[in-house]
Amino acid sequence: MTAAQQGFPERGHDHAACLLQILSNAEAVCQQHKVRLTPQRRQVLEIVAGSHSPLGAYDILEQMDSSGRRSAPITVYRALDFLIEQGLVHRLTSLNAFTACVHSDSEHIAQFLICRACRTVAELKSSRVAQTIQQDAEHAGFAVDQQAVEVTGICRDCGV
Amino acid sequence: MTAAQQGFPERGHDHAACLLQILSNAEAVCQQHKVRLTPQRRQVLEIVAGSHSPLGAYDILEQMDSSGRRSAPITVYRALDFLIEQGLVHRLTSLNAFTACVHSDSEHIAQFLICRACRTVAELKSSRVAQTIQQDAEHAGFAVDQQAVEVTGICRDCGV
DNA sequence: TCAAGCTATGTTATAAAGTTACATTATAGA
DNA sequence: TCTATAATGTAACTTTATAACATAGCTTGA
Repeated sequence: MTAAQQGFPERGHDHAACLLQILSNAEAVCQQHKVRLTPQRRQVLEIVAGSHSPLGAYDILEQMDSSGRRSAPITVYRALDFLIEQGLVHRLTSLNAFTACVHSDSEHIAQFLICRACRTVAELKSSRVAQTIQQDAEHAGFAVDQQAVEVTGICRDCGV
Repeated sequence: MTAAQQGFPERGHDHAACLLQILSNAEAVCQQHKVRLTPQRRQVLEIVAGSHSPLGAYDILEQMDSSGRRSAPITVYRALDFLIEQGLVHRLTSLNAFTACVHSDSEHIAQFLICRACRTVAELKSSRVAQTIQQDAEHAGFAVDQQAVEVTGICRDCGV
């Protein structure tokens, strides 16, 4: 487990390498899933992955505009839907924002730690949490198909 | 623990009694917190508690309109902010909707089971889940101050 | 009791987030 | 190369939420 893969990024970690890893993983995942990582989808992923704090759809749109021609919101949402479908991007419902997945296995259950000071988000990927939720829900007669766990607080770097 | 307090409501449970309980509890909580449960706030709580599926702010607004004079969205949001502050209403971020809290202790951590068939929501209130999240977050150097756990799936009644 | 300060509500406008519907273009397979 | 499907373009619009400022209502202490 490297810093790029779990928990909060280290101060001054190699962001460019981290981005490259995400992109090459995305290529692999799409090939495996037999779906197309088009230039537009790739660009959206690049933009999202380029930020450790989650971006809103309109933030992404703005960055697309500044790097070329004008797009419509739907363009971004379509690309995001695709990327989420492939497990390459996660949606943070509590923020109406999106963050790139930093894990290479596209089929996992993750939890998010959102620092309200620096706005950085870490993916927790605790199977203990996932299992506990699964069990307790089952016990209530509920068949789980999606878990959204978003935890707000203060990360190590911001907590003095 | 009664059916009204945890898990999915039983088919044909006494909704009126359930509503009364929520309202009288709200009175008590507000008195204890030395805050005012004004008619408007009470009305919003009544509307939210009157539905077992979560309501959007504009759904609430519509019901307020139909029962009197025209209100503005901000009115509903203000009342909701108050009720959430007092722990009487929860916000479901994944649905942009609101649901009345069915527990009498206004200071608990809850999880939500959202049935995608019948749209009913149950509050899980599993301290195991809350603790596991707390521990794993702590282990990542993260100081938790809010947990949002929203689980989507199929409830017992809908799952054949 | 009444005035000052706070709390709650009213009013209007606007921002932010997301979707619908339909047209056009690109790509992959037969 | 033709055709079916997938992806993107374009425009309008809906839904969700907030900002800014005005008014009204409580409450508390001189």
